[in-house]
Amino acid sequence: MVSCKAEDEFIENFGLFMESHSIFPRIAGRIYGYLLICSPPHQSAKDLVNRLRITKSSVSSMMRLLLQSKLVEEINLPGERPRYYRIKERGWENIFLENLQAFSAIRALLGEGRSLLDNREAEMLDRIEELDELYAFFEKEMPPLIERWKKFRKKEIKR
Amino acid sequence: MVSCKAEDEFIENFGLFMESHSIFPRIAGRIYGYLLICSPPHQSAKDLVNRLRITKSSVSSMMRLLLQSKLVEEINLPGERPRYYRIKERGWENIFLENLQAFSAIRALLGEGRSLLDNREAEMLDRIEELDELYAFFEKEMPPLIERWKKFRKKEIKR
DNA sequence: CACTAAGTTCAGTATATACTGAACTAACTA
DNA sequence: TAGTTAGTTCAGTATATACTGAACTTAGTG
Repeated sequence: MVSCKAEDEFIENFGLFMESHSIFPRIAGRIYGYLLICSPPHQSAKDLVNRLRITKSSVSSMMRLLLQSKLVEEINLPGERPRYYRIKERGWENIFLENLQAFSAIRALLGEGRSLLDNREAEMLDRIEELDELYAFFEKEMPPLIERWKKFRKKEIKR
Repeated sequence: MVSCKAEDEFIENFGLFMESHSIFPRIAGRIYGYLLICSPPHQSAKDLVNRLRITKSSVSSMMRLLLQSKLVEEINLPGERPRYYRIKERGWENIFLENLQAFSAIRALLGEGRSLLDNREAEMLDRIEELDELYAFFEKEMPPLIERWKKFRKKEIKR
């Protein structure tokens, strides 16, 4: 339950970052930030309550978010009753991958819009096709990018 | 001011998509969706009020958002008083590019966190370095990706 | 100038969400 | 079994934001 100013600042900034990018509520961001730097890397709900000065109901609901999005995982320590929480490996990586689905979703939508403009002069189509091409490009480029990432990651692990 | 069911549906779905991905409020999304498929491609505030059944104050405030984010632009037609609005070229492309700044922001933050863990065993650093590497990878890969996009776009224009 | 249309601002309403505190349930321990 | 700890749920509060309607400002037109 030791706290220090630099840590507090990091935790707070992390929470603010997550909130301002509307990724997660502030408290969820603070929990995640703390789990990135705490020792040991696993902490109980009670630890979080004490360290972050938040209520246990906040921990409960925010932790549900973090667990659902698979950024944090639960562990049990033998002989200890409380659950512990820690950063889950590859959390963000997996979220990135899942988000690629949004590309196909918006392209499907744009296809609907495109069909409303059938039999129009080409100029009428430009605005919607420009957007569709952007997403088509990403759909094409993302899989190889991911492959490069996987190689990159393996190299880093060996290091 | 002609409206049809398929159009309405597209407009509504576009608004819902924008809202659910918390990109823009629903009405801003509906305006943008309509501007993607309307003819002519430019519409006045009054047109939008009539077509989309929203108030002119909504148009005013949501249009401010769309103009600020440079997804929509104003034009004036000679001899006509009202301003017209239309989809701005490269709008999303530019937003993507600007968002790359977030990568450096979070890496700076992670650097702060990393320094809090100095003089710890390597295992303690894994969780934060894994995340930093993900962003480092994107920072490295994004510029060439953008270059490929620029080439791709030019090819499409020639087509 | 008076009149009309274009456009903004602002107060008010509705709605969603973050967070808390307290009550509750579930599970272990003496 | 009683007592303690872990954890969830839920009602209530605070806050932010979307959207509206009405009042206002600005600019053109007879």
